[in-house]
Amino acid sequence: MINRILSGSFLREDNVTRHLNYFKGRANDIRYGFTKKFDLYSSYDPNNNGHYIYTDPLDYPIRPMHGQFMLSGTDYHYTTMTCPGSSDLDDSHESDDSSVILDQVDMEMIEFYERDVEEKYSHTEQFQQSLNSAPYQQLCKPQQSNNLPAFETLFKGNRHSNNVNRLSSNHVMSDSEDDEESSSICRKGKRGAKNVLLWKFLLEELKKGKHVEWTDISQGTFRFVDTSEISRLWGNMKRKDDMNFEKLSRGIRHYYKSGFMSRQEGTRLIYRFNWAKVPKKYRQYDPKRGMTIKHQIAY
DNA sequence: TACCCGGAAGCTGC
DNA sequence: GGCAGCTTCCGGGT
Repeated sequence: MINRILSGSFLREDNVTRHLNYFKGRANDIRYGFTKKFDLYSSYDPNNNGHYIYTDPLDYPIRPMHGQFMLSGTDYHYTTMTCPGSSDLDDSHESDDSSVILDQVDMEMIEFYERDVEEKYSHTEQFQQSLNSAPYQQLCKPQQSNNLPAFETLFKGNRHSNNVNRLSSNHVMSDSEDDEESSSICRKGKRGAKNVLLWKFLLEELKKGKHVEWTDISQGTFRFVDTSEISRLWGNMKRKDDMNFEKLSRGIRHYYKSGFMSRQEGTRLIYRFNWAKVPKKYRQYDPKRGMTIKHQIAY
């Protein structure tokens, strides 16, 4: 299933307006014959029969590539069109890398996936070679003729910046714009911990529901399914090899004082987010409306 | 054994 | 140097 979660538009150098979508989902990769999870950016030319040109940030550091997304009935299919650096590279690949702007940029998610890729592949020869490859360097090169930020800038230079030009009036709220109910622990957030915060990590993992899962999302209660695995992942994010659940849970207990989180009495491994204190943009449940917030916008 | 608790000190980056 | 947000250690408890 593929969901568009962000969208925007931009004007290319040749004055063609492109619409941009940020997709997240799964797709069958015909190159390898398996279904892969992905996050990708696609530019969409509405006059081009629903064809999508995309760059996959997950693959980007390893295999800079472009592909084609096609709409067929209610399903999306994608095939690789060209892969810069590969032997079958031709001149037809179309790069929008130099002019990608989103009205909403989920840098945190991109950073998370980038880190994931780096952890998995950074030690490999292939990864190092791809970073030094001419095609990759070419892709990373800012294009002087374009006033818009380069793809590379978007992904590596502006991670924590709010200075990305936005072409839409819709924008992601900064922490300072969050509602006044949000606790100071959230509003202050950018010191000391590279903005890699435990509660954000937990909310991301709760979306996946693998090692930690909601027991009652309306109450904000969740349960640790696999304490050692969630601790290992948290340790990876913080680059702490000896992270364990004892330390992770101590981090959670620090949230007790502010009321941001608590533990469900009489239970083990069940904790609770206080939704009223979670910044709006991170909420997965709206306590005022009494409804679960869908982060994906069905296309 | 695994989880839970909170004080205290240390570390890190802004 | 001050501060936030942890991390690490600890002694104790369930």
